[in-house]
Amino acid sequence: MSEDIKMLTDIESLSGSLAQRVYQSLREAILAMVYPPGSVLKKNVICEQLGVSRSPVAEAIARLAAEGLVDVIPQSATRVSCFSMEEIREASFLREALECAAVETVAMQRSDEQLAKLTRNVRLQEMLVEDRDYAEFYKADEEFHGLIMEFTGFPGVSSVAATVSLQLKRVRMLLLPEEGRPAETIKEHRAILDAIRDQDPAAAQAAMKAHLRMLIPRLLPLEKEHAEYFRSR
Amino acid sequence: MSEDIKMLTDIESLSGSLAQRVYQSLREAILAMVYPPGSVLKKNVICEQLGVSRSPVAEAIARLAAEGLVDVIPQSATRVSCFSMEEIREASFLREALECAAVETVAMQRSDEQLAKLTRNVRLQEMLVEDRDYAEFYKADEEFHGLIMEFTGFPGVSSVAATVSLQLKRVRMLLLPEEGRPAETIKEHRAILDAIRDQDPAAAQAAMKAHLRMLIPRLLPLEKEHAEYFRSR
DNA sequence: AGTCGTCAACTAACATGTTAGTTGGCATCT
DNA sequence: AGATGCCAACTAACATGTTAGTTGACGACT
Repeated sequence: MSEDIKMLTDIESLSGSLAQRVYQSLREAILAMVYPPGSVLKKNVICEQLGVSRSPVAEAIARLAAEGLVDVIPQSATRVSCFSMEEIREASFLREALECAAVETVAMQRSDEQLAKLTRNVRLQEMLVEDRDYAEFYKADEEFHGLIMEFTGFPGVSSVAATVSLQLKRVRMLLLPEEGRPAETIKEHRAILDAIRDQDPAAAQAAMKAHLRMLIPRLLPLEKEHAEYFRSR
Repeated sequence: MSEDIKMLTDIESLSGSLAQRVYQSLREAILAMVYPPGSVLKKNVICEQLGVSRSPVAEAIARLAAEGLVDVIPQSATRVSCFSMEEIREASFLREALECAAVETVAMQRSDEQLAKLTRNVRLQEMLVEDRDYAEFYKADEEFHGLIMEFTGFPGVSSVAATVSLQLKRVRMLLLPEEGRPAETIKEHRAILDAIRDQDPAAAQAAMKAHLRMLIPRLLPLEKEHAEYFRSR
């Protein structure tokens, strides 16, 4: 008997309302491919696995559906949404729009302290790659982008970008860190950083655009390598 | 006795799940200032007004909260969110980022048919202003922006923009159409259209940016004129 | 054998009952 | 009179019971 134990992070370790915790737990599981694209989510199973009733999971699933992570088939089932190259392109477009606007703004109005934080972050990235600690590098990478958006002064930019980039974040899990790519990534980050240092908005935007556009080409092969995760049409 | 009859659009006239219809009804009421900012939403009242139980309204309110239209105070109350100039600036930033990216893309890759549709729309705007039909003009204005985003080929751009612009849409209701402004608006739309016709992405983006930045200055006086709708801090 | 209609089992969606946390008012104490 | 603690009423949040729509499998009919 394959007991098929899908591991959900225990909601005890999270804060906020029950529904909020269930949402975080499910979201994490989906992003980590614990529930692969196409797999069905059963409310009852989740209820007893987390030890809660159907109300909070219903709310959590509603939020996930609103964000496009799951597809709810009315009166029938709810399954983790499959990838589609179109959605990925769209998410990429949205992300580019937001992050380019952010970096343009930051390049214009940055403070010295903000520049220092970004510089420190890039140095950290370099150290982590030297140490081959790719997991931590990934986190530092995300933090770099997060810092830039935070420095616009608009806290919502970061969260909106995170929401529209969810699909990207998920599909990115399929990419193993190719040897050499982190070094390239850091170079691109440095180019962005330099433009921010020089307070050159146009250069910053161009550097960010070039950086973000590196992703799609690396994603393209996945459609055939992992066809099972992609929507058939 | 002030019976305080808040009119909600009847959910019978809408389609989709019950929760979806309740959401649309509430959303419309909030945007139309039927529920002014700061007013409290009572689940029981809404339930009996719409003739539904608490489940669908709970889901609807959860969505409204996620979009920032209402603030839920845990275990206590849920009230329509007040305006804050910071949030308005943020929404404006996000909208600018998305619409500028969209118009840039469309200027690069437009089809002749798309150009024709946009041209027709601007002509319609001109006719409507001549006829002083400002309500229809408002709709045509929104359609103009919607068309541009639609023409990117990414259907989600329009809906994401609509979501992040919700606060803008609501606060805009306080603006009476000043005499002369529609004519200016059309000039700006024409400038955008011309750049799209000429397939000049940079000009298109610049024209869009100039156009969108007309809004904030007109909104600034509202913070004192309608202080009751704004968050005190 | 293949197709179509029927039906039982399962699911999301909805309704309703229950719990627990917050709030405002009143009485009490200083 | 003013501050403080207590209590009742109200609310969102959670749990659970009920409904209705979908699906897939089985059997009857061609």
